Amino acid sequence: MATSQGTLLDQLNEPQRVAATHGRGPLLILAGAGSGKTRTITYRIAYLIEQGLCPADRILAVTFTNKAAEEMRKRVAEIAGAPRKPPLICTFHSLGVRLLRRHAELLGYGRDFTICDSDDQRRILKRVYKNLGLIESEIPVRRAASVISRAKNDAWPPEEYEARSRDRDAPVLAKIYRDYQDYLRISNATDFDDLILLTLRLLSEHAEIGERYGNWYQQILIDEYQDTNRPQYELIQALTAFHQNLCAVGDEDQSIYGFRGADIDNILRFEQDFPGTSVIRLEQNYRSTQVILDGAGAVVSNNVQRKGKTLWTADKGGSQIEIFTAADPRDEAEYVGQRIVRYLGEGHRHFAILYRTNFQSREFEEILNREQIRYRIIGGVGFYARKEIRDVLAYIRLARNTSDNVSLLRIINTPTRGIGAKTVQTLQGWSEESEGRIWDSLVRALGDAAFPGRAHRALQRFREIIDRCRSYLERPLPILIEQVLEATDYLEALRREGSEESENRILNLQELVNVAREAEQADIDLQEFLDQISLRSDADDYDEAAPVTLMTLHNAKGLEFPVVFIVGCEEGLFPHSRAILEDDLEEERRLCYVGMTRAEKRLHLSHSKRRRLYGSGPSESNLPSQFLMEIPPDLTTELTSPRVQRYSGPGFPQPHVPFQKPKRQFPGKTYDTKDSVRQFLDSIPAQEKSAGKIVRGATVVHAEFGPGKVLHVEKTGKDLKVTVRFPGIGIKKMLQSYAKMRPV
DNA sequence: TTCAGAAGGATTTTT
DNA sequence: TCCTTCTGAA
Repeated sequence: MATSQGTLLDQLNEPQRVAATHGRGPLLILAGAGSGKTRTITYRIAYLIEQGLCPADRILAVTFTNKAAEEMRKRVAEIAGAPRKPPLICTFHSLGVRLLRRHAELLGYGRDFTICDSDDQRRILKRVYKNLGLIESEIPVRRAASVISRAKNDAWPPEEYEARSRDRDAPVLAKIYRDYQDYLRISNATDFDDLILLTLRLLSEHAEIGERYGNWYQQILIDEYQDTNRPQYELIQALTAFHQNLCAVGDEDQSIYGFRGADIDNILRFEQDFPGTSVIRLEQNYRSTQVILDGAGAVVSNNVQRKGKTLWTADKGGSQIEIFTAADPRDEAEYVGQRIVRYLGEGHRHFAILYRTNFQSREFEEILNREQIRYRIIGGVGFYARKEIRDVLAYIRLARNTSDNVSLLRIINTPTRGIGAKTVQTLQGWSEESEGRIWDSLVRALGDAAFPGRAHRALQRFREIIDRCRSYLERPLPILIEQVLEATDYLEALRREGSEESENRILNLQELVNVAREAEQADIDLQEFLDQISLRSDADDYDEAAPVTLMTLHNAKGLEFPVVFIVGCEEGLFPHSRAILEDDLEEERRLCYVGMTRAEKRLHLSHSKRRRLYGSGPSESNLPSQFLMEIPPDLTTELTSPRVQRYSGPGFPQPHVPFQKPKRQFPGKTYDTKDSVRQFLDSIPAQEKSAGKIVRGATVVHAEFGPGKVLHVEKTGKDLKVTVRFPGIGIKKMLQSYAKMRPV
């Protein structure tokens, strides 16, 4: 074999090698950022296979994201060759799906169960609220969702919730939780948390299954152990009970998923849980310069809750950390844009722009577009979250699993086919007789001719569509999707609409067919395809092709970039106001540490003096993040935007564009259709216009526009009111121009 | 039943 | 500001 043991291990330093070649028994690898922890366990897997210490398919490795799993699979195959029966490398959730697809009946679920994401969850909760006669203002759906998730992560079943919770609204929440869970059960569906909990139940309640898998997996490796939560921890316990060969890798300073129930104690108590554990520390960093490490270390050392360690690197010195004070987010984006342009000139090729919340990406996108720099954005509204994609997938899900009420309600009248709210409600009422399965009640109602002619025909049509979809299920993936689009009239409805938006949707659907084609070529069947989509995070789409990557700090975990910009370092944003309120600064600080240690060579931190949070009102004046103060000044270079001066004085900011009011005439023209009004708006140069509502039935006689943006067009009485905003002028000074109109 | 227009709520972070 | 949901008219 080309990769002899010698060359394989030459890639590692001493402690890494000790870890990779560790034989039997529990092993805890405490590693710092950039110390090659993933690399170490990758080599360990290859080593176990090569040395014949464990059959490849009896190795289980759990990673944090699907992307990481994919990468690790590839690396292992490169080093150890691709064994006929490869090791199982996946996330906790996909491990759960894998086991549940085989044994779901034991838990009272069908094997075709649907996986609900947070959007489905929201829909279910809204239904539950309606049935219970609750209104959202009392308990926001978001809150209910997080309460339920928390309860599940604490392993509290619905019936115990009320007794255990100390929440003021516990009685109501308990009902919501119960009905929500019933609804999932009826729909033969699970949420993300269930995937872990049900697997756990499967292994513990069915001893023979637990034994089978516990026996099978001789070596288990877990990456990012600090981010495991309680149920995941128990799952590990169940699987390792027999062989006790668990290798966990983690860094307590990188625990950033507390909000999801990640329990830092899991790593702190490892040695107690697994007597005889060997502990190996990896403290040498191979990624960043000493300056970056010292800066990040100084920040995180303000945390009380840590064992403490000092990272070191052979790469001494390094450039100073640059801290930039911007006047506003636009200014901040300009700074980042200019720096990137300069770095590109110097030959740098990879950059990351990291922020705390997804909405911050906008300004940076604009600048990058202007500079014609390609970028990739991770998170936000992902491809698979789009309405049209979800709709089509819902058809397929329903065809596979007719119990799936969530999918059914989603598409029963999409595209509109004359099945209104009333009809749906009636159907739901009748579904009690079929354990809540709406599809069954629909079929029954058709048999009994229970609806009047029109509704009956509409329902009949819907039923035929689903039946037709079902007959396509066995066909190749791309063909299946095309035929579903055909059978459901989905594309046709979009084409009829003929708007720019619907054009886009059509393109997205074509893209879905392409994705399906690729999946088919990779020999992925329908079930796997759907599962992969359900479990996919947008971070999994990460691709190294574009020079600039924009993402949240959370998404950046495990990645590295030569140049990193952390933007929006302001009190209230990062650390987030919510974290300040809930006194959870330590996790935010770890997040800062994670972000800073992504940088190999250069690190830039920036903050804006002003930032407007959700639109209205004058922008807030922001203090720089406390984390910035925690970096020793001798490691930093501080820069201030020249624009800060102008804004820092008292009083309202002065407009930097001199005010003028050129006039433009639109005499006597009739705008009586949506399209003609749209045309009218289109005749205004694009840069002057950011938004416009379209009014029908108007004759615009006259309008005035300045060099500002058209914000709003509305009909008041017989007037068409056009609101224009000029740059640099506050909302109060917003100008309004009028166009008179008369009825057509 | 459907659509347009109006009102109201929302922003952490993810599998 | 933007997006979702609600409401009333056709």
